[in-house]
Amino acid sequence: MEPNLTNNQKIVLQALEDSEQPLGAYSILFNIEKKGIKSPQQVYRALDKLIEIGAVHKIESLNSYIACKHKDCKARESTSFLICQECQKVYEVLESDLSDKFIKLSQVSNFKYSTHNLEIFGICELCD
Amino acid sequence: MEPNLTNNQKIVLQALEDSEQPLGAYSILFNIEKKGIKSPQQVYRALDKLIEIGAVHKIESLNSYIACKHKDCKARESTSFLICQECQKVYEVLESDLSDKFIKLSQVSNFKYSTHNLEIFGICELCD
DNA sequence: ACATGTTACGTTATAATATAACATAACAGA
DNA sequence: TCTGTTATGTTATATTATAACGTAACATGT
Repeated sequence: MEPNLTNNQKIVLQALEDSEQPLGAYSILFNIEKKGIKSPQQVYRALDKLIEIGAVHKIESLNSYIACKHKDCKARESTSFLICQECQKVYEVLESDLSDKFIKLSQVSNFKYSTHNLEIFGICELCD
Repeated sequence: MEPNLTNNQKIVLQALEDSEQPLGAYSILFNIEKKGIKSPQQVYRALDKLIEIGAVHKIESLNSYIACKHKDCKARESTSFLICQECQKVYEVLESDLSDKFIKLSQVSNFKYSTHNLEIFGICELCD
């Protein structure tokens, strides 16, 4: 499925998969120190790779990272999330026509769409 | 127009208005040191207030700030931007129906929309 | 087997972004 | 004048992210 991950990459990915909420890089580091990861660099390098292959996404406004729950996620650069302000859980939105909407929205300003980052905040079903 | 701004707030706002691109807090600080602003705190405090009143918006994925060009901007928490990857200029999108779209999008997941942050990257008219 | 390129790793240091904490000043309203 | 609130100045520190260096692991072509 995934390209072969290195040991460090697996460890970082696992830490994110084990978490209900997005984690900051230093939280990840703290969680996996017992597995031999000792420096921020190791975490950030793993994150870079995981993001590149779409296994992890960054939530910009939280400076945090989540494991993507979708097989073979297409989202490399463009991402859309629902973020619960109560429980902090993040739900990725895959609406395939979102990009289309943003392309059209961009065209109004003669702007050539490339990628986007959408973060919607609110209250999720479980917390409501 | 604006509520009365303090001196520091005016200085920070002016620095942002004078810039074509979004500025980081420390860029702002560097730019206004000659005006007596000496610490990050002073900048961040002014930014907090300016953001609160809608005179400044933060571009999350750039950790940068822009002066809002609109009179009496409604955008306090929800913002939408077109960001040119070539010239770094930022165009704020005011499409009033954007929130409506996101409300509907949220409802699909039984998610109660509160605010959003949309950052669209691409190439602007001038750079194309 | 060996040279080579590429990718990952480990480590130390540092940059860049943001906030905490504390003491003081300025000012409006009772 | 007292008091509460907001803004200020300042020092220190927390948090997030990269730079820079040397080494190791590994695949590939010869």
